[in-house]
Amino acid sequence: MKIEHEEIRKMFYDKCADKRLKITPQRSLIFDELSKATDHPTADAIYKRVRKTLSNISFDTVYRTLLSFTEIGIVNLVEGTGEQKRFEPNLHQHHHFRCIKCHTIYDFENDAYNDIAVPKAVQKQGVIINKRVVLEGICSKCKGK
Amino acid sequence: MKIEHEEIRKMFYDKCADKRLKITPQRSLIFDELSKATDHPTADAIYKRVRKTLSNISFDTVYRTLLSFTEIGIVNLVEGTGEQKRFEPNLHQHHHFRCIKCHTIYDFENDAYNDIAVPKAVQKQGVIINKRVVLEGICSKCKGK
DNA sequence: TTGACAAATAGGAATGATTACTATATAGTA
DNA sequence: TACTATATAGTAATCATTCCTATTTGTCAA
Ligand SMILES: [Mn+2]
Ligand SMILES: [Mn+2]
Ligand SMILES: [Zn+2]
Ligand SMILES: [Zn+2]
Repeated sequence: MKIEHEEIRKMFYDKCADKRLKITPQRSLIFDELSKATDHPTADAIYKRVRKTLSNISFDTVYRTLLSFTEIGIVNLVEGTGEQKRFEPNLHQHHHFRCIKCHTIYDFENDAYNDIAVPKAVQKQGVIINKRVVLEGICSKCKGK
Repeated sequence: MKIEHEEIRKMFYDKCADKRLKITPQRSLIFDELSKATDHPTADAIYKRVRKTLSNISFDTVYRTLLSFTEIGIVNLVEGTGEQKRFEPNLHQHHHFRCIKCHTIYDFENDAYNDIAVPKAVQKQGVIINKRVVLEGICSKCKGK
């Protein structure tokens, strides 16, 4: 996975150059820390990790940097996180199309999706209560700016 | 869908009786408002709606009631909402198993899931950028209390 | 290599969502 | 009807996120 890592680091430099983002020690460190992470960290988790190296880095810098990385596509946001709690009165099995611009969630039904099998590896990791396909994208309303 | 609605209202009374939740005008109204909703409302959205009927209901009551409805299974929470932003450095297509107790998100890969087709109806609603299967449940760690 | 300057940073304050607190009111029931 | 555990309104506290500002720094053109 060394090549992979160099690739993504190159992407980091390229994207930063593209978007006129300066390569600072803070950004570089946050990028490295993210690359190591496998736990879908929160901003606060990353903050705690990078402080071991740069003890006076500010939380705001970490947070802002993570958001700018999200904007230039070096990382993604996990679906739904960072939004207010949203309540789901529709108890039938169904699926979601989420607009990443306006955060509208559209329900849809699909038998094929209902029937997907839970992989054995996942069955071992816990008990599944709910299966859902989440499609993310940009809805028609937001498409027209 | 009238029968359906009576069914779910009966479930509301039954579950409330089960769990010793009193049927108050506030809960009843919030239940009715939820039943009508198709937009995955936030607590604040429900608060605005119910105030038209009960003008001095408090936000806290609405919020608390929605959470208690979630606990007794009358409504669900939309996946991920209400959590801190979580960053996803893994840019390969993959899927998630989320523990609803500890909120750990486990990645897994699955070719069959990668290959699911986007329904035509959804294609019309917008541009899909990301397809992901989200399995929710309780992980092994949380299973043992 | 140097100087100018737009961009980025640290530190802290403001905002907004969520949760906690408490005195009063009320649903359920004997 | 009267009792009592619950629920409520109103408000305060907490926590994540975003904003502000004085200062520092990376980049680039000379
Ligand atoms: Mn839904
Ligand atoms: Mn993931
Ligand atoms: Zn949209
Ligand atoms: Zn768990």
